[in-house]
Amino acid sequence: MKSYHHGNLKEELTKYACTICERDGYTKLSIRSLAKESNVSQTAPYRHFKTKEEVYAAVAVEGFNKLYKAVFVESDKLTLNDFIQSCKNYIDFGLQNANTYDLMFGTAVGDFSEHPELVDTANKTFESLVLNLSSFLKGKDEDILAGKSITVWALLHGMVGILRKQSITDGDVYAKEFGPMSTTRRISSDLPAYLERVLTGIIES
Amino acid sequence: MKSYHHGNLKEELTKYACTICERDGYTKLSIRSLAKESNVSQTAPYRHFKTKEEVYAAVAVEGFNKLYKAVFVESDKLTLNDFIQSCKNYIDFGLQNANTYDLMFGTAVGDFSEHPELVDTANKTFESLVLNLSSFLKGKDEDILAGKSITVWALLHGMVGILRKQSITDGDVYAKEFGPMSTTRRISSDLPAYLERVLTGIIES
DNA sequence: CTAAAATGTATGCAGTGTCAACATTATTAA
DNA sequence: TTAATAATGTTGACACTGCATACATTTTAG
Repeated sequence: MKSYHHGNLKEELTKYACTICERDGYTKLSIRSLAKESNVSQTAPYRHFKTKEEVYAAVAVEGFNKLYKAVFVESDKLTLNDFIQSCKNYIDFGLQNANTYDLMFGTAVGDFSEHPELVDTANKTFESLVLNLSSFLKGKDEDILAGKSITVWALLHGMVGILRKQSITDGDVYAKEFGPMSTTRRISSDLPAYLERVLTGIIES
Repeated sequence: MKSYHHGNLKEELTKYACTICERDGYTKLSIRSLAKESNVSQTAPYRHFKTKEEVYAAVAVEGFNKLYKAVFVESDKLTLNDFIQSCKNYIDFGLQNANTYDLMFGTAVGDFSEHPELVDTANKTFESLVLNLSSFLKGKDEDILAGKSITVWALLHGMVGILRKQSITDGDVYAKEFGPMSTTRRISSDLPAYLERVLTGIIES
């Protein structure tokens, strides 16, 4: 005896959308399969999402929330190790949720500003990173803090992209020059050490 | 009087695919529209591309070639300014070809290793960056050079992603703390200066 | 010159996003 | 309480998609 109204459809659709986007990549997601999974008619999702892009935006919001939790550090006086751990968590998130990360930062959602909740959660994540960094740079100029925040984030964001496409940095020529074990593999085998080197370089420069 | 065989179909399809992928994003590309544009039957493209992903791979190859040209510097003894210019060219490419860049580094092409030509062109691009950097680090250890190459690339790659999503770093809270003109906007208004600061920091650390 | 390989077409299937018209239920105002 | 309205669901349709199969034509190689 199922009722006409689902009662919880939007959350259920979002949840399943997250699963599919991560497992198969967002291009494989179909609104119809979403509907089928919730035992609901093919157009029912349109009562909750105007377009498919809005579904993507919802998935991206979940992603940013998860990333925020991974990056956030409670303490006011966090240690360097805390900070490095936070950065490592960022990269781990990107690697372990590769398809979702792609959805969050790629062109799937064309314009964030059309999805206010997405802007908010994304901002929150970045601000968390800024706050972490500012713990180490108390005396410094705000401009410097701001610039370094960008630099750190760019570095983390870039590392995610590169570590995911190791084949690019594992080329034959490169291997011949630097030996069989690629740099990226060495880096990812001891990410904290690499991060400590690079991040302290940025902080102290 | 059109002949049965097109004679040049693969290149024409690739060319148009590049145009569409960049203009509308790769999700908007359809093999049928590709065929229509070349005045050829709907399934003709399948004689040249086994799947749609192979079309994406072909577009990505063109993208990496273009990026390579933008990054490559001839001289053996390049100046710091040359290097900075090369890095700026990288970022500019990413910003001016945002959709193509997303195709190249996102999950559109799942596994590069299934597309050997793609691996080659991508490698070539990265190696060009390594060679540029090695000009400044002649005496240094190869491990250090390798690590710093990754760091530089990660930074550039990350900057592309971040500058494209300025809304993330332009949040209200952030603006309140650092003033109305966002850091990303200040950075992009004088990218060479920013790059000089950060890159010399990495080189000399 | 002929057989095979390359390249093209026609047709069809199962799936897609999204719209319009209609049905049912929940909510709110009188 | 009841009647109007908003929210949420269904049906059906349209134009489009990737791609498989079977067949046609042309080029190329032996």
